[in-house]
Amino acid sequence: MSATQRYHHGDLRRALLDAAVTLIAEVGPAATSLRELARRTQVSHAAPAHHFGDKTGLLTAVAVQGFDLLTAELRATAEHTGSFVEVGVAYVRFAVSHPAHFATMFRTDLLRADDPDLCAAEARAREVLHTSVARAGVTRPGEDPRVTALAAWSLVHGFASLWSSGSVRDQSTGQHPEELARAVARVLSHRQPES
Amino acid sequence: MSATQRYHHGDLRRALLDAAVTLIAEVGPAATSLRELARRTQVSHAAPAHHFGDKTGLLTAVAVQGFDLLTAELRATAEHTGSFVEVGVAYVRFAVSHPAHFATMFRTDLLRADDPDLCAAEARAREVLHTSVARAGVTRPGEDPRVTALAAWSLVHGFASLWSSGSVRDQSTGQHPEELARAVARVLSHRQPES
DNA sequence: GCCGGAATCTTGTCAATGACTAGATGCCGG
DNA sequence: CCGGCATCTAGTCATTGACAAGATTCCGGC
Repeated sequence: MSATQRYHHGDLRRALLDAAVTLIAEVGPAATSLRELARRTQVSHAAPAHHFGDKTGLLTAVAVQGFDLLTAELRATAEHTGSFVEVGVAYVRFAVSHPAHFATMFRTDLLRADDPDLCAAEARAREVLHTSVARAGVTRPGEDPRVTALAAWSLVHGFASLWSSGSVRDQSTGQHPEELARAVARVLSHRQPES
Repeated sequence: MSATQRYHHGDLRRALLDAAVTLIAEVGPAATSLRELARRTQVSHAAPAHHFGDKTGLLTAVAVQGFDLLTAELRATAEHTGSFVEVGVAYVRFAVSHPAHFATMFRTDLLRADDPDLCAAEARAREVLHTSVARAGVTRPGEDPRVTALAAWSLVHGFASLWSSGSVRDQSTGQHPEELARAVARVLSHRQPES
């Protein structure tokens, strides 16, 4: 019996998650349907519900995976470059290279916002950003470090959101998103270019 | 015959739009249903489709209204205070005080992204932001003014998005969103407090 | 080896929804 | 006053999410 036809799939949860990311990238998180997902994975229409409970559960799982991927990307960049600007660029790079995940991660109306795994994954990503800002020393005397970190997060998150929604592309300076994001991030970074 | 029972409603489009904003505020744009909307407005289940075509059309109309409201708020603040920081705060204030509109305006997967009215309304809002940044003189020598404006837009949009998604509230400094937004906006504004 | 419980997956079903069609109603200009 | 037309209703169909019940397979204990 071939692997695709046996009763027990073996790793259906992962297969569904992968197919979900593809589907979300095509039609967006809202229009993603559990039944289309099942169809593409060649399983019955109720199989996804068994693994994720409901649609909210599926998207929450995608969001958790997204936060984990983001954390890894940010952490690697922070350790490799030590640059706050580059961590910000990495945030944008993640959003551009994982559009389905990014489009899902902050849609609180489609997610189980109180899911423990989701909260933990989000906290880990936030932690990396905060330490990155703290070590960069961009906080000025008298400035609340939390406010500085929030400003940095807002800047890169806003750019990533606007880029993802297509609001930036049409009027952009013609640069690639990473280069444009770097220029934008430098505006905040004491307004001095980091070598 | 009472106004609510006559065949021709008189101003059904506006009534539907108002009800839609309320409904979106309760369940989010994705879960907003044309039929529930019709039920609340006491009309048949197909009436909304006549005015807006389909669900996408309804949400697009809400988004257009949102951009117009945003433009008015930004313009009033720009003329009244002349402060770039305050215009940014006004952006956040709009997002907080009109959560349904803000939650809809950038959901490109739920909108008619190529709708002429939508594009025009968005362009008007962007125009106000750009001129506000240009007049504030926050652009440093050698800095592309478009990049400065984009950074400012990203900052306030990111903060508004994170606040709306609840990512900021739990770890915030306990301030009201406007005050927190002002502190965040000041980080970008030459890093010097205005006034 | 095998047996029973549990996890996995399927089939069947129901209400709700979006979209479409045809038709009813009331307004407005000539 | 009448005819066209915008407005709104009623009916219908495919799709979807959610649930219930049952079939299949895996796994640990004996």
